[in-house]
Amino acid sequence: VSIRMLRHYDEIGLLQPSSRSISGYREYNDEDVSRLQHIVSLRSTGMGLTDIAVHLASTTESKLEALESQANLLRTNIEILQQQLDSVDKNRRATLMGLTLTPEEIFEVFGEHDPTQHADETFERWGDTDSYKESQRRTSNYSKDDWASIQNDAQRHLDAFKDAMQAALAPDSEEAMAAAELHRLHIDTWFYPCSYEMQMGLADMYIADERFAEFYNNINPDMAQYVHAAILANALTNLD
Amino acid sequence: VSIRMLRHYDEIGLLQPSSRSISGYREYNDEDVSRLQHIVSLRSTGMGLTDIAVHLASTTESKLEALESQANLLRTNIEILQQQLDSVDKNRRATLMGLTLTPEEIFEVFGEHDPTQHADETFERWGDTDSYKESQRRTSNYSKDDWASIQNDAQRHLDAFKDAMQAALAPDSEEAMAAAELHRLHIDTWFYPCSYEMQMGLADMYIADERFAEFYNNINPDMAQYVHAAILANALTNLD
DNA sequence: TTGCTCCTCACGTCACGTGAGGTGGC
DNA sequence: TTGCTCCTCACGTCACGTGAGGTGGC
Repeated sequence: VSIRMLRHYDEIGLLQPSSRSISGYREYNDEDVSRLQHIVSLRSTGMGLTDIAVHLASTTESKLEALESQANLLRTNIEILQQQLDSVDKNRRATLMGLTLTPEEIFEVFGEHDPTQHADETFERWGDTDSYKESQRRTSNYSKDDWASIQNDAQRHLDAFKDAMQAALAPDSEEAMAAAELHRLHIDTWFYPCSYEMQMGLADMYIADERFAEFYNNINPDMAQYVHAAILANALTNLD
Repeated sequence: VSIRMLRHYDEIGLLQPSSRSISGYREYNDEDVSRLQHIVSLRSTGMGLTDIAVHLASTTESKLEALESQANLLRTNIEILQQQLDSVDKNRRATLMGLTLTPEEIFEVFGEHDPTQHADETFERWGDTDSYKESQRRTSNYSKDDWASIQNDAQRHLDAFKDAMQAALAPDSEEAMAAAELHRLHIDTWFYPCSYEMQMGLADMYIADERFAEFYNNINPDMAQYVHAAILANALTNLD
C-alpha cells in the first residue's frame, strides 16, 4: 500500500480520507482503514478499481457482513492456491520418481491410488541406492500403456497369493511359493534387479511398514504375514 | 492467461513459443507450458516481467528445482493469506461480540487467552437471548482500561474460590458462598443482569462444558465442581 | 536553521486491452 | 462459400511510479 496508491484512490474518489490536517495532510480514521483493507483484499483478486467502487457502493453491508465477505474471499483464494500447490507438489513428486506422466495421466492410470504419495519419503530412504536409481532410469521411459501393463502384471501375483490363502494352502506350499516368484519377477522386470536377498528385504518391509501391511491386509486378512512367509520360504529354497 | 498475454510475453522475449505452424500460429510445447506456469506463479507474487526474465535466466534450475521453488512460493503465499484470514476472522468475531477493540488491543489486554475464540459458537447458542444482547450492548462501549478492570475484578472471585478450597472449606461455607456472590456481581455489573437462577444455569455449564471445566480445573484441581456447588449453595440460601 | 515528510501537478511506465484489417484451415 | 480462429500492427487504458517544485511541523 504505497503512498501513491492512497493518492490515486483519493483522486478517483475510491477512498477519500475523512479529514485533512490544517497543512493539507491526508488523515485516515478507522473506518477509512477498514475500507482500505477491503479494497486491498478485493484488488488482490484482480478486480479493477471501478468494479471495486461499484461493489463497495452497491453492497450496503454492515461492518460484520463486510468482514464475513472478506473472510470468504480469503478462504476462496487460499483454496485456489492450495489446489495449485497440490498440483505442483504432485508434479514434483512424479519428477522425483522419474515419472514422465502428467498429474492428469497419473490419475487416469492409477485412479485414487496415487503412487507419488510417498515419493519424498521414498527418496529420503532409498534415493542413494542403486535399486532406486535403476528404477528411476527405467520408469522414466514408461508410457501410460506401460503403466497399465505393470498394474495388470501386479494383479497376477496378488491374485495368486489371495487364491493360495483362500485355498488354505501353507505359505511354503508350491502355489504360494509360485506367487512369491511372480512377485520377484514383477519387480525384476519392471523396476530393478531383484535378487532373493533383495526380495526378503522387501518382505520384511511389508510387515514392518504399516502402510504396506495395510495394503495387503485390505486385500485379504493377514495377507501381509502370509506374503512375508511365502517370500521367505521361496527365497530360502532357491538360495540352497 | 489471455491470448494477449502470450503475445506480450512473446514480444518482450519472455516466453517465445518453441515453434510456429506454417500459417504462423504460435505452438507451445510442454516445456513452454511449464515455463508459462512458472511465470504466472511468479507474477501472482507481484514480480515484474523483467525481474521474472532475470530470475528465469539466472537460475539454472533443473525441472525438479523449479517445481520445488514454485511449491515454496505457493506455500509462502498461502501462509500470508492464512495470516490475513486469521486477522480478519478475529476482527469479525470481535465485532460479533460487540467488542470495539482491534485485534492488537485484544491481544494487548487478554494476551494468549483470546476471548473471541468461541464467539461464533456463543452467538449460535445465545445470540437470541436478552442476556447476550445486553452484554453486547454494554461491552461495545468498553475501553482497553475497562477490560483491564474486568480482568482484575474477575481475579478477585477466582482467588476467593481458590483460597476457600485451599483452606479446605466446604462449598457451602460462608467464604465459598461469598466468592459465589462476587462471581454473580461480576457478571451482573459488567455483562448482563444475573439473577440467582441465571447464575445456577452458568454453574451447570461450568461442569457440563469441558472448556469451562478445564479453565477452572487448571487453576485448582476439581475447582469446577467446587464452584458449581458453592454457587448452588449460595443461590438456594438467597432464594429462600 | 536543517532535514524530513507530506503536498500538488504532470509526464512516464508497465502490462496488458481493444479494435482495425488481413489470412488460413473446416 | 461461410464462419471462426488465429495473425500483426498500433493506439488506448488502467494503476500506479517517478521526479519537479513547494510547504509545514520538530
